[in-house]
Amino acid sequence: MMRIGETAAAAGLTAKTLRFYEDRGLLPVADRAPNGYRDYTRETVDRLEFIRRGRTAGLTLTQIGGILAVRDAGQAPCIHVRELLAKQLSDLDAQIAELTALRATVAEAHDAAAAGDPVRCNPEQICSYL
Amino acid sequence: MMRIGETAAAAGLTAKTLRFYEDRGLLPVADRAPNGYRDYTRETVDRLEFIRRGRTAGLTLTQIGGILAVRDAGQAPCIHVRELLAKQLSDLDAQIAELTALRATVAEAHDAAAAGDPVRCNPEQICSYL
DNA sequence: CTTGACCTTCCAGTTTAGGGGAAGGTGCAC
DNA sequence: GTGCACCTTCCCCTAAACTGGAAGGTCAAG
Repeated sequence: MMRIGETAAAAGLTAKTLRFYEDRGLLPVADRAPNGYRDYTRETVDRLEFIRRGRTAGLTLTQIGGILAVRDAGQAPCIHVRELLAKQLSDLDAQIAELTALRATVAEAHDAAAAGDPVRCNPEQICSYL
Repeated sequence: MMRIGETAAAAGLTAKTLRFYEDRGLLPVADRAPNGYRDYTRETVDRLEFIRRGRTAGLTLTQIGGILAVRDAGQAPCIHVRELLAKQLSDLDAQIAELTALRATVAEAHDAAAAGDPVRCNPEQICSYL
């Protein structure tokens, strides 16, 4: 009842993306209209919106696919979702910590460069600020 | 006087990486020994260490290549380095801000899931926590 | 004379989430 | 009958920084 472009637009995606998701197993293989066009329902839009929320939370398509597989197997995936969110939280904390440490390193180098002793700009070496 | 493996080891890299850097223009095309082996000097190790410091600061190979090109043209690249470091700082701040915002979103979803009203684990829907 | 550790080149693949575009079918309006 | 928007499959491309592996050359030791 819904063609691919309409469905994609309803979920804020492109037709290309829907075919890609089908390919990756995030969407079940679509039914076809007599003319060969993929045929979707409202449920697909819900599913796409779920995928989009997952992406917004920084989950990978593989992780989202895992959630959907649990749900497609007939189980409530909430426990699984909770675990994924917990892992995502700790991953984010680790990433933030890493970037913060990197920022401190870079800030130190930058401060040295900004305090710029021109003598240190020595053609004999590459750059003493780095 | 130094073969590729030795040079790579001295800089904490692999021979593959040195060939790759040569290919990308970060290392000048190497001299060759009579048998066709690449031949490096101490200077190469210094250059590789400079590249490594740049990577440690989160600079891309392209940015580092830019610094080296300035220096190879006979100029002191310190001003250029200072600019790159400033840009890197603001990029890092933006990234950290983005990840921090994402963390807040995920934490919210996770808290809702942890406070877990089991009724919300409804087979009719995908998962109300996401 | 062969083993083994080096070295050479070149080609291909890794990861993520799609995008670009060709060649061709469908279906409605003018 | 033709223009137009839409759909189909197919294959290649992107960024980043390498890594793996195949096929073959070099050289010192045993």
